[in-house]
Amino acid sequence: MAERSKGKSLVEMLRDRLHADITSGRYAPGDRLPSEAQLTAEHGVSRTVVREAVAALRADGLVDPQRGAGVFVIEPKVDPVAAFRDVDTDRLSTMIELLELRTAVEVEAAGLAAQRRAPAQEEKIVSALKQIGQSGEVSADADFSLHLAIADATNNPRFSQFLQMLGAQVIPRQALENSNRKVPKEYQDLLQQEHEAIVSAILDGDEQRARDAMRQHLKGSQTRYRALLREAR
Amino acid sequence: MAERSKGKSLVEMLRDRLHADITSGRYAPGDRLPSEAQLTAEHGVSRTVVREAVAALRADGLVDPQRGAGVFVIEPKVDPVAAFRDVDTDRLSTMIELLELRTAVEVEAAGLAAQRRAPAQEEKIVSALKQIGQSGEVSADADFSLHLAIADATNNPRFSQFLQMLGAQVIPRQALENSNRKVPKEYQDLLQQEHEAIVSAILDGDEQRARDAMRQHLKGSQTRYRALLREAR
DNA sequence: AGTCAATATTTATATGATAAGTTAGTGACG
DNA sequence: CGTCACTAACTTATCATATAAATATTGACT
Repeated sequence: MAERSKGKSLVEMLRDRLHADITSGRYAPGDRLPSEAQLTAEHGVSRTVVREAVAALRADGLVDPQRGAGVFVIEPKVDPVAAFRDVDTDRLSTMIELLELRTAVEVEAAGLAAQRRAPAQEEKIVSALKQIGQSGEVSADADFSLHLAIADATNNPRFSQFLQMLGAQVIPRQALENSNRKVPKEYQDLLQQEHEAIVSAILDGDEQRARDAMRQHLKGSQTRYRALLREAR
Repeated sequence: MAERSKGKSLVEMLRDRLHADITSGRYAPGDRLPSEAQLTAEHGVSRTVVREAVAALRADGLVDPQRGAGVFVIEPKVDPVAAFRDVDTDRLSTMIELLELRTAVEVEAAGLAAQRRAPAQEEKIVSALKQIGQSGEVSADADFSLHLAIADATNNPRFSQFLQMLGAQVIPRQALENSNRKVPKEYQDLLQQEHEAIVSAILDGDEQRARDAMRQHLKGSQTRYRALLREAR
């Protein structure tokens, strides 16, 4: 077997290789994987390593070992949900795509929140807005809390679920971004003005203004990301 | 170890036990699992079995073995993505919630499609529209294909991904609904008119009209679901 | 008390052996 | 020639033992 690269164990390396071989189609669904003996010979590792790698693939639901017969590649069941689990957040283009999808949902959320908000939800929105202002710097956490509070005020739990789903992917990167580069003061003020415009429209119950304000806010974020994209080139 | 129950292998049994011990809190996050030697003694299995069970847990992201130190239970990370995997599509209220979320995304998709569509994508949209008309009855499949073609025309793959994610949940129910109850002819015509309005706006590149048409179309679906909700009460 | 080296513990990997299940071929028998 | 039973080869499952490598612990020494 090729030399052990970085910290990866032999099991991990073999697992990754087989995983790649399966997803790449070298081993198609229904196919039988080479036997343990063949795999040990082919990759130059012990059966222990082969067996643990296969055990991992099995846990992932990619293969189905059958005693006496062999290890068979499972028919991959389509799971579009999983597509959102492993997005490559290191690619700015991905981030922009997700931000665009977020825009769709959040613009609608702002509109619905303006129509349906309950007093307690108004309070949470206002409190989240204040929190952002207080901390001096616009922290990604506080920002996300405001967006989440607005999604909550739609009284449709799917909106906040969706936001949390994407947020789990997006936030880490944002946090990193914000810690690495100093955000100019004027940006912070602009962001806060945008936030206030959104909240004010929602509190007024002005659906259209809430949508517009949210759209403008997220379009601004998109612009900033695109600037990063140019810069990184 | 207790007798092998049904078809389960020893590895599976141990894996399930440890999984239960972790989720039940017997082994809390940060804790170290008993060593391989202890586990072999405690469960009466060989090291092979112990190691493969741990390998499976590791693949599941539940534990993190550290050479020389031990196997540690991982801090469970929340996974909001999973929330969309198991939605109760039997509840009409859930369906309406999802439809509302879908509205957010699809309205935006229609708008973006009007702006960005490529000729090949136009063709696919038109072909999908024709397909619906041909089949006499409005099949859920053909309907979904049209919506997917529009999402594709945004040139942002996340939109179609999202739709497929929800569609996998929503479609089965719709198909059932449509097969069980005869949809009146006038409904079918109305639906097709709505479809044509959306497509025509997209082909014209009229962003605003595309958004409005899509919103009206989905609002109609919502209304129909709400009628079902009242009826079922 | 603090440092450092010897020692013990633990996971990672390799190797050999046995059990048990599956598959394919082989040959006897009709 | 066709069919069926049996066997041989192959494959995964499990056990056992050994060595390497990384970490934790202990104890001596300053």
